[in-house]
Amino acid sequence: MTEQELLRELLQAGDEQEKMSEKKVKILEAAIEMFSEKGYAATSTSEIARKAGVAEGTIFRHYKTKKDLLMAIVTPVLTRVVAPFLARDFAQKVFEDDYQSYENFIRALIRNRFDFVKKHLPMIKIFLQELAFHPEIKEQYRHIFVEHVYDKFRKIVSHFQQKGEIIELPPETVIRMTITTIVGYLITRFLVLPERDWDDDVEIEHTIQFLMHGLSRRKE
Amino acid sequence: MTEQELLRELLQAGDEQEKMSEKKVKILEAAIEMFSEKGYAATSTSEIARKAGVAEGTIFRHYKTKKDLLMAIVTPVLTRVVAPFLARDFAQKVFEDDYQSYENFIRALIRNRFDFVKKHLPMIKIFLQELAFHPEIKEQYRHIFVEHVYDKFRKIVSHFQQKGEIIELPPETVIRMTITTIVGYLITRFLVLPERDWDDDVEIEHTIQFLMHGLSRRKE
Amino acid sequence: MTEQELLRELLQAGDEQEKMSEKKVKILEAAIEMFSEKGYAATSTSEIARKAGVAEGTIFRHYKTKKDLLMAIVTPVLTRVVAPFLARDFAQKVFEDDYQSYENFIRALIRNRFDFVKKHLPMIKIFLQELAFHPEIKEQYRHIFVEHVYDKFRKIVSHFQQKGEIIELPPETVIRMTITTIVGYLITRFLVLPERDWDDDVEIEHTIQFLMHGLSRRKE
Amino acid sequence: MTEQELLRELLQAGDEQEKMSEKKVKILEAAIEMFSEKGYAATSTSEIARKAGVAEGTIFRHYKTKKDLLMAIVTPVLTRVVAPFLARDFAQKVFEDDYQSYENFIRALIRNRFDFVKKHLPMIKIFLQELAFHPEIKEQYRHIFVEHVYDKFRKIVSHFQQKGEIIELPPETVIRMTITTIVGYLITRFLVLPERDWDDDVEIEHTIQFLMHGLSRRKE
DNA sequence: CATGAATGAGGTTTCATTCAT
DNA sequence: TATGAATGAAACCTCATTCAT
Repeated sequence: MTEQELLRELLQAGDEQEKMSEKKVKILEAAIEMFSEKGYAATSTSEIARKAGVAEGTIFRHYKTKKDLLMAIVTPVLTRVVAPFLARDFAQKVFEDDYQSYENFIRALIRNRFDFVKKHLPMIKIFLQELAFHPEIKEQYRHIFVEHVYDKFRKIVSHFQQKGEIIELPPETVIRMTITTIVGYLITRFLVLPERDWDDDVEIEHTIQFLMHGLSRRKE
Repeated sequence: MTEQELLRELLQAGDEQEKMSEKKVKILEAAIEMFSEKGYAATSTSEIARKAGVAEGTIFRHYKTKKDLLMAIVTPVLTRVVAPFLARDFAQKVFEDDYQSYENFIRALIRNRFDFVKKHLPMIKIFLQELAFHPEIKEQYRHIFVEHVYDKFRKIVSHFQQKGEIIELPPETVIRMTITTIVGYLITRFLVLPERDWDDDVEIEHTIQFLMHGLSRRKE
Repeated sequence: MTEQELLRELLQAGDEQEKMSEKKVKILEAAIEMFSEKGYAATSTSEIARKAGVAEGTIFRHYKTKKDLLMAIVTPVLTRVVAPFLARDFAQKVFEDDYQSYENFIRALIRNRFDFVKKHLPMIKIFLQELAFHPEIKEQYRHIFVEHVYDKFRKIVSHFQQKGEIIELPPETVIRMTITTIVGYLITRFLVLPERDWDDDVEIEHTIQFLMHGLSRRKE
Repeated sequence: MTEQELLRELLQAGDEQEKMSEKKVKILEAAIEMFSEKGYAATSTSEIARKAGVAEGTIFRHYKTKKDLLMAIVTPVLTRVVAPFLARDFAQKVFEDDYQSYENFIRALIRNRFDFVKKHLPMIKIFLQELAFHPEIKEQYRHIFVEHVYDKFRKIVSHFQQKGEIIELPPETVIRMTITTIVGYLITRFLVLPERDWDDDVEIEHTIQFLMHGLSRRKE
């Protein structure tokens, strides 16, 4: 499947964990859990140590500062959030008609991001929270977004605008609506009302229909 | 204007400030600024005192604990975020055809919420951040939403579904898409890319068109 | 007495303590005692707090950092060590024949410094120890010495060289021998062998004789 | 030369290094550099390990504790500082007229100690600093001084007093003045103003002249 | 012998809160 | 009501030392 290929083409980050010592992994897991539950600033290193089952000093052998520990969590998320766009031949595939329509492209994208959020929810929560308070994270993210995502996304939108499939609004507006709709769904699904009984296939399909109708070229 | 009437019918919160002593207001202002910049947990009471120009102890004369100070900021937001729906005769007006269409209703809503966010951005940032970490806030909000917003909103949606204006999806899905689209716009506008040069009238209109096309009843 | 006038013309530093709160004085006293006994780096702030009878946090209300506490001790010493030379009319007096000879000048100096060291030994120990490790202290001291002491001292030496009382060596060599002899005596007296039974009047007189013979113009 | 013979007759300490493993030497060198720069208490063993290029644990294979490492540096200095006096036949030589005068004896002594300080300055700095804080070091030193130096020195002084070369002050006063003058010169030369452009031969000769005049028998 | 991960006691500093003034 | 000195618990972090490899 194309979506799976996208994921495979992700970045490093995966193998890191394999090289990590057991304690380091425990620390990371504990930190992710605590940070996502109580927030970075409200979580103490002693709490993390306790939950990880290590001495407090051990944390600082692996991460020079508490902030470093945060960054070790957040930096991979930084890229993985926009991972599909980082694949080298990503845009190319779109243009080569791998997904004959914007709808199919969106479908692939939403399914892929759904799986990602489902799998990495705590890390993503931390990322979203701390984005607001750490200018370096924001800056790194902005850099990745502008450099690797926005351009490709704009070309894809233009492509389907030229094919007459979607409306001739400014690409950034189309991008905003697309992202907003997808992210809005995922946040509602996983953060706002996670306990509700969701029929994800149906809901995703409705979301795609909503988005596509919203963006389809108006017929006179 | 209807929208203004809505606002007037808001809750307390407004007059509170008039009864407040000058120092109390200063403290509140300082706390809002600091909490929204650095986050609740990362802001110290001594910082707030310094910024407010009062002694450290004075904060605790007015607010028993730091948490109380947070709640004093967040609680009004809680209701004001969904304020339009709290007006007693709100739904009634909709049904009495004050806004002949879902589109007009949405237009009034988005304009109203736009002004609100613009005016109270820092408080809203605090609210969104801390919602994640304080179950009481979440619970209060859920309560207000379920009690006062969801029901009315569902009735409004049903109303326009019966009038044939909007698509026959489950009302909660329609609500989600509506809210998601509006909130997505406001967040992009005020939090993600506030520094961009926005033509708000145009952008709002595009957003409404997107939403209405996305939700319009499909014609065979 | 001239020596007493010198002392009176000292700098500020004296009245500071009067304005200090009781706790601040206690902290300073405790810190001086501990630093001089165990050294700055080997003394913990918790030890100081215990000895001062205050909470550890109280130290940091009065001194932002442990280093600040050190500087609060060392900075006054910095000037007081060379205090006699800081009197505005000090050199003038020497030239106006207040002390008819280099010998009398030295006698006044050594007596004055003797009293000073006796009174402030712990602070002086701290000063001497930490001078070696804190470039800022060294730099401040060098500044004071070059600016206020060396020049005056050189003029005094030249004065008595011209009067034929002391030998025509380079002034800096004469200064070195004078200081070395005085400081060597004081260090032996108060640091190396403080417990010995000293007849200070006799020892001072011997030291002066030694110095004066060592520096007297050689007769052919 | 007699002075060289003295040195040869020193104690152990010299050959130690030959038996030492390469790593042990590196550790010692690193420790000497760091201790003399930042002080014993302010230097961490991990810093030493880094500078020595060994693992943290390796230090503790060679020295049971950090204190042991300090003692390994300081103990040799302890004896070497007063080394000339430790030669078995040292005093004997003086009396047998190897140095026809106190002046020549002092000249040999000051030259010898000059070379020693020049060569081992960092170790000597450490010794001087830590002397103040470690009673065992002070006690050991006092023991060596009283046992091996003071007695010999006193006899030498008496010898030249009887020969009429130097003044009839209490020997301990003469010793103090001699040591003070020599040490005062060396400290000024190597610690206080090391960066100045010294003409050591001239300065040493002036120092000797100063000392000899200061101590010479007064002529009526 | 050498390593370096792990420890836990203890270091400096911050913080929310109290209370005498 | 307002102050700000005082508190002591707890924050982050460092350190000397140990021990399995």
